[in-house]
Amino acid sequence: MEKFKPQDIEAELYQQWESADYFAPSGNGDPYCILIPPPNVTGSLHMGHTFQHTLMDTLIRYQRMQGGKVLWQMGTDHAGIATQMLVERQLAESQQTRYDLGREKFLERVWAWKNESGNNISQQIRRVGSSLDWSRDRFTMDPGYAKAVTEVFVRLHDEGLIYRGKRLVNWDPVLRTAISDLEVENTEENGHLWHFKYPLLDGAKTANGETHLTVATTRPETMLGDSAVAVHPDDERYAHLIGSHVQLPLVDRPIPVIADHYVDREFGTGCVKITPAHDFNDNEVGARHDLPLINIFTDTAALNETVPEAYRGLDRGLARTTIVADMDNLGLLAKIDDHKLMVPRGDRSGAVIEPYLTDQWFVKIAPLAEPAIAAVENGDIQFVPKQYENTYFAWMREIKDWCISRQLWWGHRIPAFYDDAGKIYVAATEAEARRKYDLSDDVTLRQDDDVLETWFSSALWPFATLGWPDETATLEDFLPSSVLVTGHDIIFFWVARMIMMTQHFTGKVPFKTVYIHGLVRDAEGQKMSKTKGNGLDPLDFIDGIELDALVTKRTSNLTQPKMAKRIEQATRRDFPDGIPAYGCDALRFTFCALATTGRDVRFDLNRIEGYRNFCNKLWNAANFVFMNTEDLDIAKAQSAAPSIIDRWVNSQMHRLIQDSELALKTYRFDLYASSVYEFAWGEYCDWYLEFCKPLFWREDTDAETENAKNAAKLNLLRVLEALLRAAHPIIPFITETLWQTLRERLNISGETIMLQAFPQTDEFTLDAQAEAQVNWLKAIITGVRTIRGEANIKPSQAVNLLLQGGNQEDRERAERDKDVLQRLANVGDINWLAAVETAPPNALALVGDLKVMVPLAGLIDVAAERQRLDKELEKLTKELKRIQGKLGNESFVAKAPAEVVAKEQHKAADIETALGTLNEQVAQLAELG
RNA sequence: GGGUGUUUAGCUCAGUUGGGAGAGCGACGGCCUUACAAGCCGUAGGUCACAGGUUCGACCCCUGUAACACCCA
Repeated sequence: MEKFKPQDIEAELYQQWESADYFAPSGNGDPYCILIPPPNVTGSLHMGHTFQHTLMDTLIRYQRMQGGKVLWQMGTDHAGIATQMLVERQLAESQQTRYDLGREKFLERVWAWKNESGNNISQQIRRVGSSLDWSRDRFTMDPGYAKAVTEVFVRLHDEGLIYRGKRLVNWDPVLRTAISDLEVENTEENGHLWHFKYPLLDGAKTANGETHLTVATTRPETMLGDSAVAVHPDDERYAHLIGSHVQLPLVDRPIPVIADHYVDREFGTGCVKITPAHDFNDNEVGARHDLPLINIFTDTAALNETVPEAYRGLDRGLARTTIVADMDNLGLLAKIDDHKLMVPRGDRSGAVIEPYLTDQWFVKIAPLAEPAIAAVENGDIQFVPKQYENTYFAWMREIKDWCISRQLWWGHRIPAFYDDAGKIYVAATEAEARRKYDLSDDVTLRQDDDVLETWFSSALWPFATLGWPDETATLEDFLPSSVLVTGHDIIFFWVARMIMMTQHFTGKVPFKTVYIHGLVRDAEGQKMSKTKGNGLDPLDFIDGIELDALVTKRTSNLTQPKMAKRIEQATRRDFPDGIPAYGCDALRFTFCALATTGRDVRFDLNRIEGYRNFCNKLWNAANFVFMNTEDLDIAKAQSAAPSIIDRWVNSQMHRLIQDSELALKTYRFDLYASSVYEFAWGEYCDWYLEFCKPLFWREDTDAETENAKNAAKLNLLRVLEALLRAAHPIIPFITETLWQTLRERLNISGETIMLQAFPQTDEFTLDAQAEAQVNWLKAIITGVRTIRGEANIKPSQAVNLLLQGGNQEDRERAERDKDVLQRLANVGDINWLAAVETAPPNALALVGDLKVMVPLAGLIDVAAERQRLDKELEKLTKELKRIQGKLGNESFVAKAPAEVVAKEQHKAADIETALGTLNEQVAQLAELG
């Protein structure tokens, strides 16, 4: 067999699986379905995707092997803003804008891009082994999907749950569209607090005799749109001024002084300028006091025609400096303080977001939220881990109406039509609108220019992908889906909205469980980002990458080119030899092992290296098994009785299956991975294969030996085969490759491990007796090895063994497994001493009350051995003291359960025996001087 | 300001009704033993953040404190 080289098996194997159609639902069992969080068509696979896909694929492969009717459907979303920006950037290279092309031509360009490059991520997903049903691949702009989106819009509108209104929204003045408040990132930035004097009218004066009010603002340019100054109603400093007016400088407009509890008396001067058209809080104050909304900006955030002529057309930045200077010239600038403030920026454009008054479409969300909250409260939907339910509730209970229109071209165009008078008609098509509203042909209709935000269409994912609004069999089978696997960053964006929409339109919940996984970070716990240059491409772990190529990759196309040097240094420090090709299985194993209940997943190179080594170990173990079973006659072997060692490993396998099932049921991928790791390496390789060797190499050819060999070989194959099935969901490639050889050797029917049954506990018997025996064997071997290690006896040098004490069973065991003992600890002769005999000077290990002794005979340094014993004595004495303290405590004996007390008593007795033996040993060594 | 989470070995993390503190990596020592040096054998290392409380008994339950992280305002 060849050396383990993952890249030789992975890509090819995936193609075979896909072309054999193994990914489509095929089982007859219960339906099991996972919704893929649809990757963005413009995206490329990052570590987070790979992590998430590993978990989903592990669940999917497990369920498929359990015989379920399993669907994991592929799909991508059209990513309105991202895609449009990408194509606009391409246009910009030839000095064009989308307006130059016009809507229709521009959309053609977008589709052309999509058809050419939009499946990049699909190809990458294949590389990580995801067993998605590609035959049902859906795209949110597909005609069928679009039909569902339109249908939902029209129905919600007709039910009165969608309305059009002029509201303050988050406006991105660079992209010139509204964006959701979830797409706004608030970051603390250094700014200033400007203090402006607004002169009081009609001779009014403040308590300390001043003729003006001083307001503090972080956004001086908005003062042109002020419509009041607010103070706290209980603020004695200003109480007498409530109802009077100030003159708004520069604009020369009188505005009232109002009282509102919103004002923080401690902040600034306790006087707040109110700009209802350009601040969310001010907007609410304005509504309470019936203040006018004065919009002073254009859609690019320049000053519009409502402001004094001198300022018109100024960009908001320039407007700020101009206004501050003018106020200063008028003597109305009181002071400027440094101030830290939260600045809202669009997560796509990075532009400072402007609260902006525009006509938009909204979903009236409260009626939809109510049942969605109930579904989680009553357990129809469960979050894992559970604490995320609080996050969900907190958001849902304060949910605001959802602005769903976007001023973009790429997306689902809003199915609303306007006549010349601006009256709105909502229907799927213009013709439909005319029918529905009974409009004559001479009424001209114009369709709304805007599109729906991408999350509006993603919210329909659970049913729109399955054929809705048609009533399909797939919809019947796979809704509700079984589990949604996603990151906590997307609970509001997507999870909550899917729940609301799916319930409203199908009466069902979209999924029964929401499993929230952690976010992948680098080894230092930092978020991976292109800007920081600490991002990692999962494919580089699979295929490997040279250092220089990695540096180039990380430093090209940076938004901040000045970071390049630092990124290069860090990269050369962290990956001095580039990244070796670890293979997909190793990467997947790593992600499973890292999927603990925590919120962060630190991706550490040492881990993937370790799991690559694990794959190699498995590969070599299989190699060993194959070499030793070439000549096996299966029929003959089946009639031979399994040995106690076979029974032991079968028992361990039983436990592995049990543990794996529990771990998968509770989404503990880490525990599942470590069970597999521990069994494969710690039991199967370290012990079972070693136990088998002396038998295989025995030269006598009597029937009994032959039988024993055959039985062992068959069991070796059977356990390996089951192990591969148990591990397949995590490491599909290596298990499939090795399984193909086993399939021939064991005459298994079936073409692929993918569609074999996941191992069942009843395939392997739990066997306490066999476990006890092998534990005893291991204890003796380990005892001798420890003596060897501590005494520095070379492994090549055999030692003789003396056994004393123990019972009849110990003698039988020792006799039966003599060759195992001899090989695994490199023991020469084994002799028993009678209880009354005095042993020669020796190094001692205790297994229960059995003394395992290695005669010193010039091998062992007496002083070193004595030191070892002293250490052991000290440990046991301390332990005994602790237990005796417990047992001496009357209330412990009285109140603790009897079995706990009995256990402690046993422990104490055992330690006392051991101490006695060890003390004798010390005495004996002392005589040697 | 409100909320959530984290704090266990040098590092990364497990610890599932409260009853003997674990793993991987790293460190140290010894091995080219006929599957595997991407390996084998052995060893060391922890006041479970801190302070109280409940309990016969606390890494685990309760209260408080601190540090860090994230979410919301």
